[in-house]
Amino acid sequence: MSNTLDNQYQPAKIEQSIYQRWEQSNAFKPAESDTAYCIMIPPPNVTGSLHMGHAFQDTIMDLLTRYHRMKGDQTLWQVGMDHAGIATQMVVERRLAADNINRHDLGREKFIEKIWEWKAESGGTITKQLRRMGASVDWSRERFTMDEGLSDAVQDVFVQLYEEGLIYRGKRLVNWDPVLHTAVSDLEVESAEENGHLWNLRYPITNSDEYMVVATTRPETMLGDSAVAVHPEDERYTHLVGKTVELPFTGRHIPIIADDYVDPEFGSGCVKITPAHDFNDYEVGKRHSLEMINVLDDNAAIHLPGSPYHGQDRYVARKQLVRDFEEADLLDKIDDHKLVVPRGDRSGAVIEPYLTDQWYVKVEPLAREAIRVVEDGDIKFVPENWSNTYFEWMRNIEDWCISRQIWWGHRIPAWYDEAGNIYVARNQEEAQAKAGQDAVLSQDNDVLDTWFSSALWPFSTLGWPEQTPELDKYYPTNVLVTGFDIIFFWVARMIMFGLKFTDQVPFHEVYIHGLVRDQEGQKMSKSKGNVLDPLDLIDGIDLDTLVAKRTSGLMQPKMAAKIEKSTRKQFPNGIESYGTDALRFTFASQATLGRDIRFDLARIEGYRNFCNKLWNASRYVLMNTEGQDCGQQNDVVELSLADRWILSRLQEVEAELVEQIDSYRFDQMAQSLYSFVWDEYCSWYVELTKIVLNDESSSAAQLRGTRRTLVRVLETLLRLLHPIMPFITEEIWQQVKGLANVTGETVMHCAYPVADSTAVDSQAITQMQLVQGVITGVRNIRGEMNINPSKHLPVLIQGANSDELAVLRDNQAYLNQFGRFESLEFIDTVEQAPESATALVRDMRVLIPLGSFIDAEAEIQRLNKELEKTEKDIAGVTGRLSNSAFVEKAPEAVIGKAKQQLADAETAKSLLVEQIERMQEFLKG
RNA sequence: GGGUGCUUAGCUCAGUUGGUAGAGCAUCGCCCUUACAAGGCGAGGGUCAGAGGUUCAAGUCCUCUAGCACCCACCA
Repeated sequence: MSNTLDNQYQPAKIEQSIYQRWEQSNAFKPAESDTAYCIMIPPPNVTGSLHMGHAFQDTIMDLLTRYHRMKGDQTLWQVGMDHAGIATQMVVERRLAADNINRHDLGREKFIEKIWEWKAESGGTITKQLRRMGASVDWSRERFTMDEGLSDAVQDVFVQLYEEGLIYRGKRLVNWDPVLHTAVSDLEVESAEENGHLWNLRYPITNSDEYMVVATTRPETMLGDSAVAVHPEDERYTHLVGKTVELPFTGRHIPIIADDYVDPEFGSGCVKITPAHDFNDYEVGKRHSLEMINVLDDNAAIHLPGSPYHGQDRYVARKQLVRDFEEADLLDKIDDHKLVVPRGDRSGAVIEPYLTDQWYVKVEPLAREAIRVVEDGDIKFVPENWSNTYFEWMRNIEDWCISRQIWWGHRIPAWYDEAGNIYVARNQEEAQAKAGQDAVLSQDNDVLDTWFSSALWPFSTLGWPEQTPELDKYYPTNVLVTGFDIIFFWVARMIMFGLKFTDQVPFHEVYIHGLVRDQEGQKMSKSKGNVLDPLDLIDGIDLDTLVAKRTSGLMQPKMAAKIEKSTRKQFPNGIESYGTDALRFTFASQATLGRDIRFDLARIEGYRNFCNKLWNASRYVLMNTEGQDCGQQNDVVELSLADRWILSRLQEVEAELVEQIDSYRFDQMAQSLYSFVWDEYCSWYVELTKIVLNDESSSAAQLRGTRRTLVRVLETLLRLLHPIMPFITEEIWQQVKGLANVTGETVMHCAYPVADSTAVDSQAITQMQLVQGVITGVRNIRGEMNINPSKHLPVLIQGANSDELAVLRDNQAYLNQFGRFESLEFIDTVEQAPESATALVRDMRVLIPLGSFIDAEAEIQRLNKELEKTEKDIAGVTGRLSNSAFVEKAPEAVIGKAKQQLADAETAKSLLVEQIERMQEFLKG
C-alpha cells in the first residue's frame, strides 16, 4: 500500500494487491452476529470462464454481500463450482480427439481421471476471474458438486426419493442425442424452425387398388409405422377405419385407426403413426395399443437387421426411401415445408425421440408444494412478473428424465442382479445386503443430470444431510441472484428439492437479472464474434489481440473476416483499461428490474471518469488535511453554511440509498451516489471549502470545522460507495481513516452509514439553495454572454428580504470568490442600478451592469427567451386554475401548488418585462 | 397457438401511490481557475410508438392497433 495517492487514478496499480490483502487476512469470513445473511453463488462450470453475464451477476451478489456485511449481518457468500456433466465431458473429449483418442479407448475409469486432471488444470481460471471481480466470497468454504459431501447428499436424495416412489425407472420415449449418445431432458432441447420438405407418400390399401396419402417430414420413420390414423369424423375415411394398409418395403400390414389427434384440415387428413419415434404418435400408440417398433440405433442409423436400409444413417435412409417410393410410383408429391427441428443444446445434433430405459423423477407432487410457496409469498420473485413464468411451467410440468449416458457425473446408485432386479442403495455393500450375498451385482452405468446435484446446492453446500451449525445459521438463504434462463433448470428444482428435504424454502427471494447484450442489442456469442471479456474491460486489450481472440477457434472459420472487420470498426484503438470498480459501477447503474442491458463502452468510460473524480477529490482532501488539525479531538469547531449543508444532504442521501438497495434498485443507488459525489460534494462543497481554507482570516475553529467535515463526509462516502466499488474505496479509505479518526483494518468491515434524520438541518439546505441560486444566476449570464470565466464581475442584488439579505451577507465571501464577483452590493430599487443583465432568483434580481462584456441587444434577446418560457408556464397553470372542475375536485395541495406556481411565474414575468423595457429604453437613449 | 416484456432527448436508459418529463453519453458555446482537460461553467434538444377511453388531470390506469424481443407448446 502506498502512503499517498498517486496523481492519477490507475486501477491496475491497486486492485489486485488489495484483493490479496483481504483474502490473506480472511476478511471474507463471516463475523458472528445474531442476524445472518447468505447468498449462494450459482455455481459456474468448473472448467468454464467468466463472461459478462457472470460479471454482472457477481457484481450484484458482491454488492449485496458487502452491504450486509457492513450492516453487521453474519454474511456468507457461498462459493463453489459445478461439475457440468455434459459440457465438461465434451471439452475433455474434444481435447482427446486432438490426439485421436476417444473415451472408449481409455475406458471409464481412465477417462474420468483425465477429467479430474483437466479440472485441476483449468479449474482455477474462473476462481481467479472471480477474484478479479472483487468477489468477497468465503473461499475457505468453496465447494464442488462432486465433492464427497455433496455426492453423499446426492445419494441420500436419490435413495429417499426412490424409496418413496418419486424416482422410478421406465422404458419411455426420450429425447435422444445421437451425437452425445445420451438422453437429455426436455429443457435441453432447443426447437427452431428450419426449412424442410413434406413428403406425401402413398400407402396402398390392403386388397384394393386404392391407397391413402400420408404426409411426413421424416420419411425414414415409415419403417417403424404401426398404423395410419384419420379423424373419427372425417367422412372421407370412415369407411376405411378398421381396414389395413400395406406398409411399403416392409411387408407389414398396419391398421387404419381413428383418433382425435388428427387434424382433418391438414394435408390429406391421414397421418402415419410411428409410436417409437414421435412423441405424439407415442401417445396415439398407447391409446390404441399399437406395436412400438424401434428402427434406430444409438447413432440414429437404421437398425432393422435383414432390411436393405439396415445400417444406413437416418438421412441416407431418407434419401434412399424417397427414391424407392418414387420408383414404386408411391410418391405423391413433395412440398417445401417449414418445420420445427429439435436440437440438443450442447451438441447441436437433431434430437431423436428414442425408446430407452431411463430414470425419472415424478415431479408433480414436488411441484405442487413448490407452487404453493410462491403463491403464499414465502418465495418472492424480483421483479414479480417472473412468478408467472414459473407458475406456467410448474403447472404443466412433465416427469424429469435424470439419467444420462455419459461418464462424468454422479453415478446412479442402483445395482442390478442377473435377473435384472433393481437395488437402490447408498453403496454396493448396502445393495449387496439387500440383494443377498449370493447375488452378482452390477451398478447402473448412467450418471445423473447435472441439475440434480445443483438442485441441492443451497443446503448441500452447508453440510446437509448433517445438521450443521451452518445449515442452522444460514438456511433458508436470503436471495438467489440469477438469470431467467435457468428458472426451470435450476430455480424450480432447488425449490422442489429444498422443500422436500429441508421442509423449508431454499431462499426467500429470487432476483432475476437481464441478459448482457452488446451495444447493438445482440446476444453475445462466440460465433457472432461480439463477445466482450470482462477481464479485457478491466485490464484493457489492444486491437490485434482482441481480433485474434474473437476470430480463433470459430466453428465457422468463414466468419473470421467479417468479425475482424466489425471489431476493428467498433474498437479502432482496442479497449482501454477501465478497472474493476468502473465495470462494477457500470453494471450496478444498468441493473434496472427485468430488462436486458446493452453494454456500451461510453458508459464504462463515464464511470471510470467518476472513479477518477473521486480519486482526485480525495487527493484534494488529503492535501488540505494531512498534518493539519482536523478537529477530531473534540476541540471547538465552527461549521460553515456549506459544512452544515453537505452534512444534511449526506443524511438525506444515506436514507435514499438504504431504500434503493433494499428494493434491489441498484441503478438508482448508483445514480444517487454519482450525483451526490460529483454534483454536490465535488462541484459545490469541495469548491466552497477552498474559500475557507485559503482565507487567512479564517479562525482555527472554522478551519477545523471545514477540515473535519471534508474528511468525515469523504470517509462516509467511501463506506457508502464500497459495496459497488470495493477497490478504490479501500485504497482511499486507508489514507483517510486516520484523519477521520476511525480505526479498523479495512473499510469492508466498517459500518454501513445509517441516516439520522434528526441531523438534517433544513434551514442550512434552504440557505444554501439561495447562495447556489445567486451563483448560478451569475454563471448563467456569464455563460450565455460568453464572458471569460476568469473575469470578475460586479454584482448587484435587488429585492432581497431581510432573511435573504442576512444569509447573503453572511456568505458574502462565498459569493465573491466562488462566483468570481468583483463586488457585491445590495440595493432596494432597480433604479439604483445602472443598466444591467438580469438573473432572477426567487423574487430577487441579480444584476450585472452592462459593460464591455455585455451588450444590451444580447441581453434583450436572452430575456425574451426567458420571458417566452415564463409565459408558457403561466398559460398552462392559468388554464388549469380557470377550469372549475379542477378547482372543485383536485386536492387542496395540488391547487395550492398550482397557485404558487402561477404567482411565481407572474412575478418573474413582470420583472422580465420591466427589464426588457429598461433595456430597450437604454438602447434608444 | 399460448405467455411475458419493450417502444420516453441523436444514443443508452430512469420516471415511485395519476399532478404536467429527468440522468449519463453525444452536440454547441466559453475556459489549461492552484483535486481532476478522464476537467470546469453555460446552452440547445422530447405532440413520452399510434388511436380511443376513464379522470378536473394520463408517460403513468383500461381497450385496441403497429413494430421489436424473449419464453413455452405435440400439428404430421
